[in-house]
Amino acid sequence: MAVDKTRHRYIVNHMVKYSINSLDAVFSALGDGTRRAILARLAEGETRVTDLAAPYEMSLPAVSKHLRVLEAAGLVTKRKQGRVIYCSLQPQPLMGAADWIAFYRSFWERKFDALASYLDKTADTSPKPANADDQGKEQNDG
Amino acid sequence: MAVDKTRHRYIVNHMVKYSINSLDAVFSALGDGTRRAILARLAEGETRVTDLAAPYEMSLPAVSKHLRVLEAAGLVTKRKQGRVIYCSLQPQPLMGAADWIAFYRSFWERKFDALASYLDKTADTSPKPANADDQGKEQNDG
DNA sequence: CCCGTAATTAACCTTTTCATTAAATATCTG
DNA sequence: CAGATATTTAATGAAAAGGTTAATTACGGG
Repeated sequence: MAVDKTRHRYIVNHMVKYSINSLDAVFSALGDGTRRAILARLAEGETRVTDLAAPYEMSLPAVSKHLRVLEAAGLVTKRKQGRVIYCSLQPQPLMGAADWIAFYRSFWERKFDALASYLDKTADTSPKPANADDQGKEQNDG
Repeated sequence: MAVDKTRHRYIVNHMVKYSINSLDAVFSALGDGTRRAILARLAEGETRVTDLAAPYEMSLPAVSKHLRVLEAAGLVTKRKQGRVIYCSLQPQPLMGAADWIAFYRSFWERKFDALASYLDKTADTSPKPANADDQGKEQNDG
């Protein structure tokens, strides 16, 4: 049942094709720490607006506006149940953004390979990285 | 140490550690189509400011400002040779952005798996997949 | 029905962004 | 040096972003 990489690629292309979200909106939406934190929270699951707003010192309307931005970028959808509105992460546009970045992957890898040999050659004198392991996973930026 | 993953991972962490760029600046910089186009051009290689500006209708100072934004985000560096300034793509911050997005990968893959089964069931006949993965009451265990 | 809660909208303010044109700086060249 | 070229800085302005408080809409429950 696992979906292979090709399958994913297909799906991504499919979605990009049908996506109404512009990269402008998606990247701009990601350009605010509060909004990234909201997405991080939503990655844990559907959350109500009030709960989403609780951790912040800013007012509820401010959070509401951030949610509108995220919604406009297609990153968040809302579901109303009674007077409560539940927000969910909608990851497809993130995938579009990731795709854009991935387009340059071969370029950077060339760069990184070059840097790698540089580091190999200068191993004696180059500064050592203190904690090289889990950084990528701790990106949970608030 | 734990450089066990890949050489690249090591390098990326190294760079992240020494990077002065915030995700805010990087994602915001990417939130403008002109700037993304500039980066795309720079991915082909070092380019002078004037050449970079040529394809656009906007004035040279406008492009210059975009370059300043990209430079502030750490995405572009400049090299002066005589009166000409050559710009280069600096991909490390893009990597940081990609890492941020990748943090949610497991979440989306669950989504995409759901969509994949949808697509399997509906073949190619349906040209409107947009909300096929309506996540209303989806579980979260991540 | 009234009241409290959930959330948005309205009105407003300040700061930032994105663009412009004109002037300045720096450099190459005849 | 004079003049052309490459690029930035300055001054300016409109629009968007991000925040506030107050008012409003919409429900739910005694």
